[in-house]
Amino acid sequence: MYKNLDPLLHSPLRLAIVSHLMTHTKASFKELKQNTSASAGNISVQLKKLEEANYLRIEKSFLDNYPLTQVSLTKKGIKAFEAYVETLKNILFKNLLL
Amino acid sequence: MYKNLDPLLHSPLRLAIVSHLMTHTKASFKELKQNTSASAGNISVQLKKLEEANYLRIEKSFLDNYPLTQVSLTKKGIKAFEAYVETLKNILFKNLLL
DNA sequence: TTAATTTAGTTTATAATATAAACTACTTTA
DNA sequence: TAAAGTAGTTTATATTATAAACTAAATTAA
Repeated sequence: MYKNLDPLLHSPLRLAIVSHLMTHTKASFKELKQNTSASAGNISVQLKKLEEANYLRIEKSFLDNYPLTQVSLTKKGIKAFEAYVETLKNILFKNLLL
Repeated sequence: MYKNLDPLLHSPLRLAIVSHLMTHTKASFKELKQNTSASAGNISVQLKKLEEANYLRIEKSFLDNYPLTQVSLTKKGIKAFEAYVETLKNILFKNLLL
């Protein structure tokens, strides 16, 4: 059902971020910026939302004097992503054989 | 790229409607209401948006004295759906083998 | 026969959202 | 020491998704 599409994941940028994290266990802010081509502001906001929902954790440190923000999915985030994909497939391909 | 996700299709209800129409060439308002479990108001609004974009056509008639609204995808709508699914797969499964 | 209910929608109001622009803070280079 | 670059955060805005309220006609029940 379309209402089961987790709104936290059903946002283009958040979906791109979480998808990336599914295969890149720990990614830096910079890496996400390069991978998604989104603006830093947008990424910052979306990371915060995902963190508030406990879909990911954010670790802040320094590398070569510069701030380094690293991000990784929590178990909750991984489960949410998997459920999202299942729901999506049900909507898209309910009857359609792909 | 996440920005390629056609916003007209990247709405839960509109996606459900268009997906349904991919396999049910011509569907009535009632059928869409039953299939999606969405409110009539919401469906009405989303159909109008999809029609304005020429993703579908709306035919109004009467059946057994009651208004009958029938809906079907245009070629443009079909192409848009197919492109949407491709973009989505790129985002979700870029590296992931499903 | 008229009042209540049902069918089939449309219009309107609102709260949430996605996004970019503007900003902060610090570092490096010229 | 001024300008430019790095790595972000905060704020403002325009869009949107949705449900609630409404319209209009048909059917059923009293």
